[in-house]
Amino acid sequence: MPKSKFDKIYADLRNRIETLEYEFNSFLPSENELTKMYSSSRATVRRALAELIRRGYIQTNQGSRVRIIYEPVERNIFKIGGIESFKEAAIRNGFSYGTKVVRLEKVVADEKTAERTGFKPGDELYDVCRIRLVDGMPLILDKNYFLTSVARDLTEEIAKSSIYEYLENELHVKIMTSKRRMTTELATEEDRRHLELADYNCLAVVSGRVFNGDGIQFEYTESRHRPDYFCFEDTATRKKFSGR
Amino acid sequence: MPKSKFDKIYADLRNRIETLEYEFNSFLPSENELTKMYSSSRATVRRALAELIRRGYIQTNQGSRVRIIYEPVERNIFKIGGIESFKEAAIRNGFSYGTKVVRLEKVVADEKTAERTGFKPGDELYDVCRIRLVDGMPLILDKNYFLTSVARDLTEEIAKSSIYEYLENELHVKIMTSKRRMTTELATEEDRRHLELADYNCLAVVSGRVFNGDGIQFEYTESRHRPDYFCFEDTATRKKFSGR
DNA sequence: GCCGATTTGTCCGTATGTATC
DNA sequence: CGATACATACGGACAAATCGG
Repeated sequence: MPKSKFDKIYADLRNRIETLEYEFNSFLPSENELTKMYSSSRATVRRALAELIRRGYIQTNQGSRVRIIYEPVERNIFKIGGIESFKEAAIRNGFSYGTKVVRLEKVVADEKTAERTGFKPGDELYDVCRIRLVDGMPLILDKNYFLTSVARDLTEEIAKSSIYEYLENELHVKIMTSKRRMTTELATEEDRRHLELADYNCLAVVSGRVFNGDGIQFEYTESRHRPDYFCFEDTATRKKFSGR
Repeated sequence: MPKSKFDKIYADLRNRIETLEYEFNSFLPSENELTKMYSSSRATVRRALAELIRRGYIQTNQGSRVRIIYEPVERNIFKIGGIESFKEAAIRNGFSYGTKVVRLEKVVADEKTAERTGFKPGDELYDVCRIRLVDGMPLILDKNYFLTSVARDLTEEIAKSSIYEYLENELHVKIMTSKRRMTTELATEEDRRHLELADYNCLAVVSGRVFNGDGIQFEYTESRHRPDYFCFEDTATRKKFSGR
């Protein structure tokens, strides 16, 4: 539920847009009208608008009014969003889900895995490999490495439900930032063994390095998706400032 | 070049971080110190910081200081960022580039292409198909549709250099928002004919719908990438407000 | 474990610039 | 040209989390 004021405004506007109360290609009330409607300052309204822009609901243009560019689409794909666990994503997309733990063991990072994962050689890690079932179908092969010093005492039981819930609620780890990278890679023997790839000889791979509040990378994650059930969405706006 | 004040602060801080003056896992000066350093208000500093967060340079945590989480990486991959043309992206990544125009013709959208592209049946479109060469290698098959009413008088000459430059500088089209979607798809006969796919039977596909300042979608674009040269990067932060 | 100082998060009101209509 | 609307910027206030003594 929305906590802060800007979040209430954001959630309310988003809701009105999604229910088509404000329809595609029409205009939102002006910022001044919105400040009155929500009895807030213009800065707060603008913050909510900024979030709607980032999510592709509206677009703004100095001098003209705020235009709605949201159109409803079917939600029949397993889209991925911010940092969230598989369980959270499955619930958000309205699917039944399950997890099969293939492997859970302690390893020490060698030179090669360190290079690939962002850890240092010698770091002690949990090596977790799981299969994600959506509506009974094995769609994702999840390979994770966690620093044992942060993700203490991982068990199969935890890996089967939700490691993130355990980290946040039990160990009080602050999960902050995730740098992700999406690629298309050739399927390995392991992929083929666990997923039903049909004609595809490739997978959609999302790999990421996750940082906690202390700025240490405590996880490397690699989600290997069956291509026909994978989709990543994004909204880009013409940059208003110096490029990256 | 930076125009606004917040942009100057953003560009300066980003530069200091990239040159490792502020190094990985150390802290930025506090917001109060930064307001003094840049003789600005806290709001302006915070806006610059927000952008640095979004780009994965720093992470913040209420109560503790702003931590740098940027680590330099090799730029040997053709990464894609915001809305930018192929030409802009190639220059940013420091590659030589070329374009071969395979097809440029007027078509009228039928039911099926309308469904796929987001246009309406009956819309008159330019159907453009180009091959993108990076360092001489054909890496991307670019298929674009433009509303002829917006992208008037397209020529092969323009398609060969930069359609975006033409739209912005000649036709003064405001390119605003792009809703993109990344998938992995089976290669078609056309893909195989134009790209050197080797073992891969799939491609990384980025498709997008692009809107101008008037809120009309004037372009549908589909970039079909050779998997071994494709990579999309992204930074996610734990959401502080209602999910999407 | 408590307390106070520091730091970031949220919010408000106002003023000025600039593009659009 | 004037009115409207969004963009940028400033300064102040209080809340909430963190950290060190």
